[in-house]
Amino acid sequence: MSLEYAILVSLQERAGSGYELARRFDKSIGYFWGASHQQIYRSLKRMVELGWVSADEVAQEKRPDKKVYRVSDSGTAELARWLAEPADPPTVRNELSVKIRGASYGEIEQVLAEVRRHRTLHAERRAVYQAIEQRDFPDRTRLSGQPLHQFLVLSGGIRTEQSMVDWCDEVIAALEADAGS
Amino acid sequence: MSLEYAILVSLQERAGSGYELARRFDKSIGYFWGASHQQIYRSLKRMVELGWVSADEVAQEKRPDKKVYRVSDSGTAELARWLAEPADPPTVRNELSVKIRGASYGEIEQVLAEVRRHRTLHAERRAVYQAIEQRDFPDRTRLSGQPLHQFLVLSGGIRTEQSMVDWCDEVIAALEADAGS
DNA sequence: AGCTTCATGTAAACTGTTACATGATTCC
DNA sequence: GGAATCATGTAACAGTTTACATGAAGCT
Repeated sequence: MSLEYAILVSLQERAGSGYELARRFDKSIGYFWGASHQQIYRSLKRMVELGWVSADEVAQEKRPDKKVYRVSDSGTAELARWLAEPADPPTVRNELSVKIRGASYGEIEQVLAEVRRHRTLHAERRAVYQAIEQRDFPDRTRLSGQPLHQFLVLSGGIRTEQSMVDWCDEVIAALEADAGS
Repeated sequence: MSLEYAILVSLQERAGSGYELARRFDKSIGYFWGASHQQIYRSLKRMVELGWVSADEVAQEKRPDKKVYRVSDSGTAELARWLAEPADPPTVRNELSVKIRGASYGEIEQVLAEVRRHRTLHAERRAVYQAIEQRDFPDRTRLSGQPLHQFLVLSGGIRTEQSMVDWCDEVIAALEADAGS
């Protein structure tokens, strides 16, 4: 159900169409909650039924019509209720770890190649987040309220990616040394 | 489908019953792949149908009968095939981040309380992993092969939890300072 | 002529969670 | 007498992924 709440937060920041929301989930919101356009359209439908959002049909020139969604009073209340509710961290599920743990039942070189590939992917994501940090929060000492919250989430993303890069480096070094001896 | 492969790795290390596997997913394997007993029984059934594992019925005294599963040749081959296959990192989905990003639409104190609770949970997990590290890998410099791979996965778990603890500390300090000003 | 962007959806397959269900033994 | 452990499953529901589906405008 969390996708609904991620959408509520995003629509609370700015009203928008399903398509626009899907774009946001490819970018800014994507670094803490990923979702495809199919999921978003389905969730919006449910949220309209629940009365959490209202949809205004907007006709556009030279573009297809779009429905602009905004959060209703009941949606605002529901978001506040959910924010106060505790939720445990999700179950750990790391496919790369399964492959490393099982490396001796396959070709270690191929697992190593996969770890190197992940190292690159995580370093790229970290670079993207750091670019956003530099662009949007140049003076991070005097942040307050909503911009502070946005910064803190971004900082978590950078920490997570950095931690993955460090771990991949440790794994690569250890497997290379083990293969060479 | 990854659960099947996590089970193959675990059964490759040692044959066992569904119940025993569920215990392992509560402990050692649990720190990189979580699964409930329901999922495990369902997967084992599928894996028998696929011919990846075979089940031997074992009668026990003063205990219910159990089925001991072991990996077949076809399962061994399938695991090796999967290990060589690339797989992208999973979609990021961090519920706590959604709550922090949306904090200004609810009671910040309650979100802060939730961050503090998560800080404790992650620190506890980290302590559990570090205890396993001290117990099972006292001399981590001379590890090789399977024990090395096990150590590297454990090290990833410690890094992840440490990174979450650090992030929670950053968030707590920032939100406290912002509330106090 | 073909690719990208805008714009919205449906449907099937797969994966994961929660609740229900049973029954014996062992420990306190 | 009651809780925990051993041992195995089914069923309903919720959520996610992948594939299919349509159609116009603008750019190269």
